[in-house]
Amino acid sequence: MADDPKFTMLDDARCKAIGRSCACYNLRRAARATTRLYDEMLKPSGLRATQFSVLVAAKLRGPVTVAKLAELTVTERTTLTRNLTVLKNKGLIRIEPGSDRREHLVSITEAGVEALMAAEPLWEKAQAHIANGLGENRLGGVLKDLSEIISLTRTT
Amino acid sequence: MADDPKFTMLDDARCKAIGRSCACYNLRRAARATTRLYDEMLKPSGLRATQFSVLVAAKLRGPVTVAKLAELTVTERTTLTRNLTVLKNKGLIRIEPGSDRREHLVSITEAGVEALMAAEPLWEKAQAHIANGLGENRLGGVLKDLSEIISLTRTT
DNA sequence: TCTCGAAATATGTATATACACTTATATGGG
DNA sequence: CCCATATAAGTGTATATACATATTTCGAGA
Repeated sequence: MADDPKFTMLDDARCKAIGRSCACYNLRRAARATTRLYDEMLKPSGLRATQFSVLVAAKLRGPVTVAKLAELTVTERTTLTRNLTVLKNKGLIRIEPGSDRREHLVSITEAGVEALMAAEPLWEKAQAHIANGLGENRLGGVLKDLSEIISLTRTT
Repeated sequence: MADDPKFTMLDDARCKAIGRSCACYNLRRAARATTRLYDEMLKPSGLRATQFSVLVAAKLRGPVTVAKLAELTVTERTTLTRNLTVLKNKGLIRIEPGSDRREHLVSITEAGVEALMAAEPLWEKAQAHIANGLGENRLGGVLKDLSEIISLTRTT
């Protein structure tokens, strides 16, 4: 019975292995650190990283229904609704009823395009930091773990 | 002037390139999808994915100060405070004053260990789904983009 | 001893996320 | 035409995240 795996299931070595290998934890950790970097660098534009992404999608696909935009960005529809409310209050997107009046069509406004143009060079800088590993200190050394994540999350 | 990159900065091709390559967007998207999968599979244990991760860290490192635990998990200290409040209200962790009474020491409770033991096989299943690509449908096809993420976020 | 600055943590506010449920609208069958 | 059902979106509630600020406690001089 001393060798029954149940008795070692949660010893320190097992907990360490879980912490190191968990795809969800590693992804969330990397996303937190990366978002902090992008948010800080995007600050002069007044946009958060998430808002920048939604605006890009809205510019590309709009006018588009909320459900379609949620599907395209792999976001819960109700989450996108809240995110869109923030952007609408900032005047960066417009939400209008469609010909089917159940549908609400999302499109970017002129102010939204201007915000994107202001943010684009800042985004370039943040992206370059990541690509060049310059953000490593700020990212708390999480980047080196990403190769492990990818090995766990690869489909092929 | 027609060739000035400023005039093509935000055309559709540029927006598409931004959306495809943005490390922050791709990481957040993958984290959202992965978290939904883990949360659903962990549901019988009563733990969310984030709570599971914090509990594992608390079991490994506790008793530990809030600041130290935040550093270990690359979480904002104030974020961890809120997350710990939830776990404390569930009775899964204990928070006690240290000898330096500014410090609050976090440790896992007996109930916390039991929750972890209940969650562990469920976590195994979620992890296996990711590792085997079985979660691909649920993940909305985001996994195939992770190799691009890793190429952007690799430090070496 | 008495401050004053530093350190550890919590709180105020805002955004992001998602499940369960509700509301509004369209549509097909009677 | 009316209703049952399906579809699109919003709302209630809870957790997760983080910046700015406040609170509590410690410790090092004057």
